[in-house]
Parts: sequence; C-alpha cells; structure tokens
Amino acid sequence: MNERRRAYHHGDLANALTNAATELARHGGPEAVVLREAARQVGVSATAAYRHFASHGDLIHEVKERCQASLAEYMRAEVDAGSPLPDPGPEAVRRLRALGRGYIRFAVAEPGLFRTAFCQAESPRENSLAMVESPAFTMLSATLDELTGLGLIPRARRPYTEMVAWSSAHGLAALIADGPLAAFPEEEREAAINRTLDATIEAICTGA
Amino acid sequence: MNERRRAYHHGDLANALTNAATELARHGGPEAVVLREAARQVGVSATAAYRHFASHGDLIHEVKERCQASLAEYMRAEVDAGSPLPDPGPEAVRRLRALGRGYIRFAVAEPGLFRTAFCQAESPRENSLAMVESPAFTMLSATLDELTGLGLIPRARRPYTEMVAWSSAHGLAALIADGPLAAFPEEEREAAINRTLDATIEAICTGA
DNA sequence: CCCGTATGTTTACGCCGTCAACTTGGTTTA
DNA sequence: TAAACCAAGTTGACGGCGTAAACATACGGG
Repeated sequence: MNERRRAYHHGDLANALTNAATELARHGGPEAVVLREAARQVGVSATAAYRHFASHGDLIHEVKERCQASLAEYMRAEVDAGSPLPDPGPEAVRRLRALGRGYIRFAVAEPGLFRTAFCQAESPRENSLAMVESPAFTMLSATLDELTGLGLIPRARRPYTEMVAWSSAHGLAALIADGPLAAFPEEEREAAINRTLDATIEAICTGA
Repeated sequence: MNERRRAYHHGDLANALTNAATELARHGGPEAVVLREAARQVGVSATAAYRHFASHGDLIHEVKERCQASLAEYMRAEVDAGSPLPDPGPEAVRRLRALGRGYIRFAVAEPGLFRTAFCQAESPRENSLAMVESPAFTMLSATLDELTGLGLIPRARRPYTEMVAWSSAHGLAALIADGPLAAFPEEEREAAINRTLDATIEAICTGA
C-alpha cells in the first residue's frame, strides 16, 4: 500500500499526530498541545488518536521526548561547530562552554519546545531518572571527567559538578523561555549569556 | 455586617477565592488552578468569581503574585536567620549565600507554588519587567552592589552579575521543582545545593 | 422607604479529554 | 478464493472546563 496510504487507513498516524502536536508545542508550549487540535490538523477524528496513544498525557510524553532530543542536538551541534574560545585554552573547556551555549541557544530559538522538554509529567517518578541518563547529560559528565583528568577540576570538587553546570545553564535558559528575561533586548541577553557562561566555567575550572 | 457575612454576600470573596486557588497551586502547580474548583471549595457558584476576576488568567495572575511574594519571604527569612558561613567571611557574602539558599529552599518546600510563581502569563509582556522590579531582585542587586563596594567583585565584572546569581539559583530550584531532581534522595540533594551555592559564590566573589 | 448597584444565582454554549459502539478495509487462514 | 479476523478508523455521548447572558438578592444612600 506504499502510495495509497491516505485512503482510510492513514499508514503512520502516530507519527503524524506527534508531528502536529510538536508544532503546537513549538508555538504555545506544553499547554498548547491539545489532542483534538492535532487530530484536526492531520484530518482525522479526535478519537482516532486513541489507537496510538493511551491518553493525552501519553501524546505529550512523546512530544516531550522529542523536545529533549532536540535539546541534545542543539548541544551537540554547538560542540561540533567548534567555535573557538576567546582565550584559546584546552579543547575540553571549549566543549564545556559549547554544551552550555547549545542549551541556552535552544531555549532562545525554541522556547515552546524547551518548556515542553521540562514540563510536568503525570507520573511524578517519570520525570526524574530519564533525564539523568539522557545523551545530553552523558556528554556533560564525560567532558567534566576529561577536565578532571587534565587537572582542571580538583578531584575533591568533582562530585556534583554536573549540577553546578546544569543549574547555571538551565536557570538562564528557563528565565529566557519562561518569561522573565524574554523581553530583554537581544544585545543585553547575549551579554548576560556570555557573562553567565564565563562565570560558570570559571567556577568549575581552576584558572581559565 | 461584621459577623453575618456568610449569608448571601460573602464579604471577601476575592480573597477567599485567591486563597482556595493558592491551595490548589500548592498541591498541583499552576495547571491545578481551576476556577470552578476554587469556587466549589469556597461554596459559591463558578460564575460568582467573575464579579472579582476578569478571567481565569486573572485569578492565576493573582495567585502568581502571591507565590512571588512567598518566594521573596523565604529569601528574606533566610537572610534574617543569619546562619553563619562555614568559613566566616564578610557579612555581605553570607547574605548573598542566604538569598540563594532561601530561593532554593522555597522550591524544595513548595514546588507547586514555585512553579506557579514562574508560570506563563497570557500577556507575554507581563512576565518580564515585574520580576526585575520585585523586592527579591532588589535585595540581590543591593547585596551585589555592596560586595562591589567592598572590592569583592571587580568593577569590570559587576555588570550582569545579577544574572549569574539568579540563573544558578533558579536553575537548581527549577530542576528540583519541575521534576528532574525531585526524586533525588534528600542527602544528595542537599549536597548538590551546597556545592552549587559554593561554586556560584566563588564565581562571583574574588577569593572566598 | 425605596431604588440603584454590587454581588450573587441559574442556564447555556462551545471546547476539551475520553468511553462505547459501530464501520471499514487489509491480512490470515480454511 | 471465500470467510473470518483484527487493526484502525468513524460517530455519538458524557462530564468537566472557562465564560457569557439573564435573572435574583441584599446592602446602603437619597
């Protein structure tokens, strides 16, 4: 049925719905993800969604995972872009900065998706572990390990350094995506981002 | 009508509704603030709320302001508590740390209210300026000014230092309130908090 | 005292998530 | 190949939500 998939059986409704829902999230955040609207845009009845998703929350969960993946892509892209440090230091330091910059760039470019990536799940347990096992978090940990190996992070201070880095990036990103800093003129916002990135790296790496 | 206020005219419906709505927010965050439920708990018809609030968003806005005020109280309380530094240094450094600790303590103690304090407003403009003019932000700015006066923050680095401090505290608080770190065992969470507070202060104040 | 106005109530509308029952069409099997 | 089955759609209905309109009640000032 390769080509005539659009007749009665859609062929890939689950994906089509998730795409539509993601677009809703992009423009309005998690609260804009309404099942009936996604179904409408795909051209299918609302209840058709229930053949592929157990509930509204399940659909949101799918979108949420995409958003987390998107965030990780932004981080990886910034790492791969390889923009040099102002003060060209160790490669690992550059990478640490790139991870933070990618995180924040995502929040600036896609505030709706960023908010969706961290929206509340119906099951409270679900929120927790998944994130810490994500590729993004793994990249961060690996980079910090590397910096420790290079002697740039004292071994005594290594524990919980993921949290120091994550908190700082997440805080700035959240303040941008959630409102308080959204109205900042671009130039000031960029300055605040750089200042925060600088300060955080300095706090983590001895001398830099 | 001091005492017989409960007959037909309630006497202070606006406040009663805001109280009920705040309680809903405490247990379920902003998405749990449903107008009809608040009215139900006060024992009044749903549409009665419209004599005191223009819309559902208006009610949430009221709750949101209370939550922001609560946050500021937590910060002030922690400052006033005057718990000494591990390494007793300048008073202003202690106060900076207390501000951060109060911010995070609020998120730990009242995740629902914390999330409500930063929930999206219907008017996008509304989110921005109000926060930066809040008493909490003012306390932070004043303390940073003081540290600059003491020579603990180099003048060249003074700009945007509010953002460095705010981002760090807000990030950790948000990660706790929004899920990812909520399931951390208390001991680890406390360690992460202290480590982040230490690192941030070190990043802001030269030597400490 | 009486009337206006502030503050309630009832009713109703459309949108939401979701359930139950029915229909359609591709796949499997006798 | 025909029958039977099952996956994937449909329509219709329900209760809950925010909210508008019309109606009711009680307080307070002329």
